[in-house]
Amino acid sequence: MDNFASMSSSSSSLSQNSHLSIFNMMMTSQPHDHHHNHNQVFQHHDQNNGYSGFITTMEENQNINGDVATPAATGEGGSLAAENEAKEGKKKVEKKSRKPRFAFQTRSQVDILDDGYRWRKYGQKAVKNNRFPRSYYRCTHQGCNVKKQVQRLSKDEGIVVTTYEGVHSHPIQKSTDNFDHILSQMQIYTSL
DNA sequence: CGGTTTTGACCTGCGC
DNA sequence: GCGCAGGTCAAAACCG
Repeated sequence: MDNFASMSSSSSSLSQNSHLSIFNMMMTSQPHDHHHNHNQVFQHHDQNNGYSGFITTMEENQNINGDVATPAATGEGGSLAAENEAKEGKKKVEKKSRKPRFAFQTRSQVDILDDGYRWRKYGQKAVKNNRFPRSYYRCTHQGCNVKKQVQRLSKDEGIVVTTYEGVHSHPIQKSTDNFDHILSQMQIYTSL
């Protein structure tokens, strides 16, 4: 079962990223699971030795997005927050669109998988039930609110789970090779 | 120097 | 109502 190691560890370099050659995708409709045990879902498909993955998609539930988006927006805006708060109060303002969220897991020694986008880390939190912290990243492209979080399973430290939230509205800056069109396909899935 | 990471505090939703 | 857990912010540190 260590066969996968050869392919996964290469992500250490920013220029290499195409090693996620294969991945399973499974769709689960779990809107906003605060189910702390979502890792159970992941282990569900360990049938392959090696690599990865699986994908979750979720439509925006007005509730979910509204609530989530509100605090985030206020936090970002700062001064804008006052406006928003004054106007919308605490209500769920249906923002422009849904925030599809999908995740996949990979076998990798490193947490950072280079997908061709530029990310800035904005937080790190320890997760209960997990000995490894979860890192929060945000796309640095202006106007791009795509976020992602990277988490490592305590059960298998070799598995890294990356969860994307939102879709990029700008091109990738790097070559990204085949991972590029893999991403594209994933976006298609989420838009359905 | 500018951008990014680090890290603790803060906020919010949820369960009890 | 309180406490917990997850998510975000922001100031300082860090690195090219």
